[in-house]
Amino acid sequence: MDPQAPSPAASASSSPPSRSAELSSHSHDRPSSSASDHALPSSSALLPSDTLLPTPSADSERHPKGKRKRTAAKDKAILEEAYAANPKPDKAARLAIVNRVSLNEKEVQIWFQNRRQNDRRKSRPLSPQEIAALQYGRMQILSSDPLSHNSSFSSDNAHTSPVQNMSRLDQGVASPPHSDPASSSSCDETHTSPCVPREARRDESARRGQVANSAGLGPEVIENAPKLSQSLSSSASYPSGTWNRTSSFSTPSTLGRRGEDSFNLEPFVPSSCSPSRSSRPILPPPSQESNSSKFRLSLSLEGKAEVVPSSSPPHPVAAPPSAEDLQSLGPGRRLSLQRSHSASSPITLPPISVLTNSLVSPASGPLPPRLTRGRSRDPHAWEYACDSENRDDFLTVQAKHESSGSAIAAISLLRSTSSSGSPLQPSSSAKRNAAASRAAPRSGLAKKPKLSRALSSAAKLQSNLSLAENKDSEKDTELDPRKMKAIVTSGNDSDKENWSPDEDGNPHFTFSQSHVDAALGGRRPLPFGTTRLDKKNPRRTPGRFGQEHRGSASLLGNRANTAPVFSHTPRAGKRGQSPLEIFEDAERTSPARRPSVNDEVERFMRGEVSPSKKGDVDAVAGLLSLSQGNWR
DNA sequence: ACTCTAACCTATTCACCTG
DNA sequence: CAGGTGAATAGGTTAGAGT
Repeated sequence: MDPQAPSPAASASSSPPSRSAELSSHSHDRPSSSASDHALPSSSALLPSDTLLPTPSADSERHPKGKRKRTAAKDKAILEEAYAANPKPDKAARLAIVNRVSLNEKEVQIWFQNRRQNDRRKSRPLSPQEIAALQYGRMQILSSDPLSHNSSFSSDNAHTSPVQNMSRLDQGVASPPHSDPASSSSCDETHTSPCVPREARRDESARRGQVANSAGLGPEVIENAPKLSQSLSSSASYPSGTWNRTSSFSTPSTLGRRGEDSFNLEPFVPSSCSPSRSSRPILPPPSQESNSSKFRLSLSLEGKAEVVPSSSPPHPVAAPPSAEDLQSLGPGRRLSLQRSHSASSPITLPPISVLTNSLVSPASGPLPPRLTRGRSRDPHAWEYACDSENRDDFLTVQAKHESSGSAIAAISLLRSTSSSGSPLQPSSSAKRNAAASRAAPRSGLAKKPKLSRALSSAAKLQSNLSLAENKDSEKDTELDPRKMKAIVTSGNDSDKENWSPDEDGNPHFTFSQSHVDAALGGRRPLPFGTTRLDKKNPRRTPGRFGQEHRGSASLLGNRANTAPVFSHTPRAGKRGQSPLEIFEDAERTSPARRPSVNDEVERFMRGEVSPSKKGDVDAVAGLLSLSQGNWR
């Protein structure tokens, strides 16, 4: 923001001539100071008590070449503060910060970089395997939980799967995905600007834990939760979020972690900023729950978990009779869909209200412009599409399996499977992000595949593609999966991060994207390599962004349709028929809503998943192979 | 049209810390 | 000691400025 007293002089100290080179050497200056810093109580006030690391860091600050110094607590506090104020300080701001800290500019820059990355990471989707693991379990549960998930939730645990505990856990903890920026979006803010004070958040998390306890969740459950979440990474909530916001649970690691985790917690509150959180879901004693169905968890639009009498009919819609519920529910579903919103742009999402408004209307009105821009940005989706073989069957089967499960379930499944099964995307990298970047076959390459300019210059592609797309959006999708990825991927976190409604003033993009994402399970598109079509720097983005998303409404609009495309295109008809049925939520029978609410989802499902689509998929695969050949 | 530069991003590595 | 976290690096991309 206001570069705090951008003192040019300050720069002197920090502005290292050759920073990069300096960096390593620079560490030299710090150690002593930083060490001393620890001792400095002065800033301690600023420091979250927990942030103050036991001095060891001072020791650790050996600079000798390899050794890394830990940022002094004091500095850290300052940095955090600055980060909260402005996650992306410009040079002036950076210099100002440098002044206050014993770090040089480069280091500060790196710190911010890492910090942002960290935030993003936390809000990042689970790895496919993780998702799969969760979702399988969850799906079963979902099928049994009418309310909370829109899918029937029969508490009768006939099929109690081990995983159920998890889901239950989630519910119990019922913290909206911490990472869910969308929610935060409602706060208007970048996640950095907490709607709730960090402390509060922490308390919140603590509370949550208590809630869980009070809820009667077995201690084991609670304990497990952390493990689970941890293993899943902080983003663990993601998938769950996909299904229902309630399901997300804060990662204990986050909670427990010292320092900056506060951010994780923020997003929790979609409603955020509203005290609603206090009303966090308190689960009925396990006995009841298990028994069934006296109470169910319902997720409001706000992401607020509510306990609702389960007596309500299986249809989720019916269940929440209250106006609020209805409202929340409608969107709620979408919320699950929209979750991606949040996920998508931690920093700059339009107020949720904006999103919801457009969403809510569907029942009464025409479909919101939702997909206008949005072709599915989830690379997985496309990858999946490219992988014609197994998926169809698997998915189909699964979907059928999930008859009650809903499209969402199928989608999530899709997502989980796609990544794991897709040839394009080697399953698993244990690392959160790895999958994406490595998706491209590295076999031959030592380093990550250079999708390179061809891809990366998405802009170019876009322009080109867009032209083509205009003619035939579908084909566009088939042009080149990789390209598509690039394009699709545009929805990357970074992108969103940069998209502040303020800047482009165009919430739509986010919206559509998130929609798609949501459709995909609310997951943020995995970062695919670096090919970020939209990956723009916030600073730069605005203009271009505007072009792409706003100005080029025609282009993007078309493109946007590409993802869902299928539904719109003639094919839609053919695809649309059966598959839809399969994926439909049983609950969501309300005709009024159906067309609009999960429309995208359905479309998506048709396009991506529908078995009928094999032909297309194959074509895509072929193109893909060709393109790969060309590009390598 | 090209080249440079600055800024960012993602992915990754590696040292340090903690349980 | 394994795993998590943070600092730092490498490789890329993009936009703007300068030539």
